[in-house]
Amino acid sequence: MASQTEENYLKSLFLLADTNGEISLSDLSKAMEISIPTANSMVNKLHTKGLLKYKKYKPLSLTSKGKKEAALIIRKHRLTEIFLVEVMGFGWEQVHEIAEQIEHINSSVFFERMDELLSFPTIDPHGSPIPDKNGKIVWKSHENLSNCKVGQKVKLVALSQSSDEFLKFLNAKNICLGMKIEILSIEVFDQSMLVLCEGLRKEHLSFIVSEKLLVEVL
Amino acid sequence: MASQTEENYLKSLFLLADTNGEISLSDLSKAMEISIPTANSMVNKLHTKGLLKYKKYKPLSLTSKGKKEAALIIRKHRLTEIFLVEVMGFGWEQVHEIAEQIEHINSSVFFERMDELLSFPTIDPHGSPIPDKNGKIVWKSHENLSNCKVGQKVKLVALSQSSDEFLKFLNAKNICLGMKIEILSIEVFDQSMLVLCEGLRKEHLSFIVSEKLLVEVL
DNA sequence: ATAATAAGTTAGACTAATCTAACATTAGAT
DNA sequence: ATCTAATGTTAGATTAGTCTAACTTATTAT
Repeated sequence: MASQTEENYLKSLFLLADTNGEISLSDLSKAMEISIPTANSMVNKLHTKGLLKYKKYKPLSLTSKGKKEAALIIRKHRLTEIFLVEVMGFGWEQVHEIAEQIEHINSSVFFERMDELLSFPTIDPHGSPIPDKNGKIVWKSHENLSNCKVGQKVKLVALSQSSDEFLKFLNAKNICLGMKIEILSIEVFDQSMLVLCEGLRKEHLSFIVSEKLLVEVL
Repeated sequence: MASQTEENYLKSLFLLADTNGEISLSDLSKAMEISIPTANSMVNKLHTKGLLKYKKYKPLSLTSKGKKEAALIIRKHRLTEIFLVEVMGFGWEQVHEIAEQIEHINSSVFFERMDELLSFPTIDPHGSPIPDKNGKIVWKSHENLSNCKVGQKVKLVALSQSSDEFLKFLNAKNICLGMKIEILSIEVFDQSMLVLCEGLRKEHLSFIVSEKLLVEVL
């Protein structure tokens, strides 16, 4: 059984690989907020355990065993997040920190019961996919709102970033997943958008915001 | 903030003191399943932190600060147990192991939300009292069923022991907290009892069992 | 092409939590 | 009262996870 620390490294490696494919040691050390030598020694350990492909001075990548372990931790994290929102009534900006701890709970019945109570959800409160019991993830490729054209009607389905500040910003603007949005106009100068939310409210969204909103074109 | 390990020692010390008043090092090491020298070094640490009263070769006792910290961990444990039973649908024999891990989650909102969802419970699924937010416990002194007399009608309110095996035994006999019991007869030879459960079923209870059942005389 | 910079590795030290072996103190039995 | 057995303490080693400092390899810019 991997220690809590090892689990955090695996998760980090998985999420880094997700965007980059290959992972550098310095990226890992930044993501984990630890020194490079510490990351290096953990890399050696994970390699010895057969969880990580590694050659000296070469970029890192998880083995399929490593990927599976990582995905199962992420599964626990995301299941927890949705449980916290749906069952316990937390806001989507409150759940990350708690899930960061509960993901390390060692109890299959606990997470199976959660899964069942939530009717086997496939996405978390931020629109990220929940890996299945075998660690398989179904990746849906979503469109960035920032790539959409004037006149398009879209549905907000996920976020490409879920920092506390961003979630609070969306809360303040009453923007949530599932919401239908129509693009009224796009400012050429800064690519900011004027959008119509759910056919009622008009909102201005800067490029910084629209590029973090993932949508499904209707 | 106390480490998870320290929290486990505090909890153990609290529960040992509960029965004995003063605690010996060897009791602590048995309860924690660690060597005596390891217990000794942790005792020194907790003493340095002002959580434990300690003089060389003398018995141990928690300071009021130590008692409060311990009670708050036990609060998290027992709240979790009742949450697991009431909200998640686990059996009372399944919850200890999970609560043993969740009690270390560091998040006041999480446990406050639990408390609220459960309408501020005061006893856990095994009848043990839940310390309040300040670490105060209201101790109700219950009667042992084994001390009751023939003809008495009592209500089962708590267990003095909650091992897995005992809980499964009670499940098999359909005995649960809140149940009303009438004592029909007591065998002089082995003090086993014949009781009437909820006015319907007759059950034989050995002394081993009846001394672990805590009741309120009606 | 090579020097400078970035990235990665090795060595050595530290802390927390654990152990065993050796030693010290206390308490109980006669 | 004192010796033995039980209990507690100290010393020293180990493992996991962390660090800094010193060194090595790879990459990039001119």
